[in-house]
Formats: sequence, structure tokens, C-alpha cells
Amino acid sequence: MTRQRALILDIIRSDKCHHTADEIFSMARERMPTISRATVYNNLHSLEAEKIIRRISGDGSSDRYDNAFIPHGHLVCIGCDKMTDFDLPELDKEISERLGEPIDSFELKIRYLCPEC
Amino acid sequence: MTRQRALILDIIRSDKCHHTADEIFSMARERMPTISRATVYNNLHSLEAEKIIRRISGDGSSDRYDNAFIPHGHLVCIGCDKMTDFDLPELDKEISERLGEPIDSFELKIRYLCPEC
DNA sequence: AAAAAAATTAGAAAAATTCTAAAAAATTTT
DNA sequence: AAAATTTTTTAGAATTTTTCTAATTTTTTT
Repeated sequence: MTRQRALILDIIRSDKCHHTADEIFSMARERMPTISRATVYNNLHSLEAEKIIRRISGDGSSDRYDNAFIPHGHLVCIGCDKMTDFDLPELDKEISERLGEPIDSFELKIRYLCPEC
Repeated sequence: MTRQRALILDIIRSDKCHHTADEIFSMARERMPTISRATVYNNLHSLEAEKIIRRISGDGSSDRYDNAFIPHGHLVCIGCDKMTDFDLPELDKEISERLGEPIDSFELKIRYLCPEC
């Protein structure tokens, strides 16, 4: 756990919205001006591999990163593109029952029109 | 519906596995040597917007495109990376019940260890 | 058949990600 | 604690992926 790695993790954890690698790089730069882009990518990859964070694919645009505590899905509004978390207790169990195999993880993205739109 | 568009759609429909934009471009080139990369991207975007095909995000690597008939999820093996379709009848209804709003579409990717691995 | 609109082309440009080799930091061994 | 080893970081180049642009071609409408 290097200072850079801790910083990257803190950025992801201390914000409820989910940022792209490049956004995380910019935010990290503000707090540690010498941090390199490669370091951000390296750490995002290793943190993802260790399941400390998870990657949410960004329909077309860049992927985003999210704290990986509780299994949950993401709601994306087709009007304003805003992404919010959506709790899904038990869905992992349901899936693995339907599949007949244990699962490692899942990613669910739901596109809908949010109440404001 | 231009010849290029028909070709792109045929490539996506006539293969059970899901290809990236660049793979689709290469396959299209074999059958129509003058087709341009931009045309492939343009058509993938418009076909997606019209919900004729859908985009499956490719965990880190490029997104892939899939025929958009029946709502289904994707199983990705964490051992061999192979992606297979997974039928999910009624899941769209279940989600919209839990959410209390109608949904437009969903994308579910399940990571697991496939029987061969 | 002419005019207008839409789609395609080729390649440049931009954006996103990975790679590389040297330097720095952290860890282990002595 | 110093030396040696391993790991991580850095900066920037290189690569990969996607988008943009302006000219041309094709299609559709009048």
C-alpha cells in the first residue's frame, strides 16, 4: 500500500459518484502533483483484480470505478445520463440459483427514464 | 438501409459470438473492401440507438455488439474469458417491479468459472 | 432529370490506454 | 542498520480505439 495507492482508493471511496480513470487521475494530481497517469491505471487494475474496487463499464464512454462493498446495480437515465446506485440484495443468490453454478460477481446496468426527466 | 448497413447487420446477426467494432470493420472489409471505419462506427451507433443491436461493454477492452432480440445476460468466465449468452426470461419485469418504474433495457454481466475451467 | 438530403469515404485528430526504461520507494536479507 | 532485492512509480512515447471533417457518392424527393 503506497501513498499513491492509498490516495487513489480514498478518491474512489470518498465520493458517492463514480469517476473515470482520467477524472481520478486529475483529482489525484490536485493532491499529489507528481503522480503519474500510469500509476493511476496500474492501481485501478490491481485494485480491481483484488476486488477492492470494481469497474463499471461506461456505455461508449470511459469506464468508471466504484467501491466494491455490497453487490448492487446501476441505474442510468436515458434522458440525463445520470448514474445512481441500485441496491439488489439477494440478486447474486438468485442468479447463481438460476445458473446452477456459484458466481464470482455480476454487473447490472439498468437504463430507464429517471423521475426528473 | 444502405448496402454497408446491411452488411454490418449481417455480420452481427450471422455469428453467435459478439465482435468488437474493429473486428466488425475487418470482417466487413473482406466482403466490401472500400467500406470505411467511420461507416462501421456510424452504423453501430445508429443501429444501437434504434435498438436493432446492442452494445455489450467489454470489461476493459473494447465493447462488443450483439443482436438485440430477446433480453438476455452474458456469462463471462473468469478463467478463459469466454462469453456466452444467458437467457433471463422475466428479469426485465422483476427489475421494473423492484424499481417501481418501467425500464428501457438492462445489461447483466455475470462473472463465474465455467464448467471447463 | 434536377435538387436536396443523407450516407459514405479517407484520413486527420482526439481520446483513452498501455508500454518502456530509468528512478525512487519499499521490503527483505545479511 | 546497511546492503541487496523487489516492487512501484514516473514521464513520456507508443499504441489502440473512437470521433471528426470535408469532399464525394448514393439515395430520396420534387
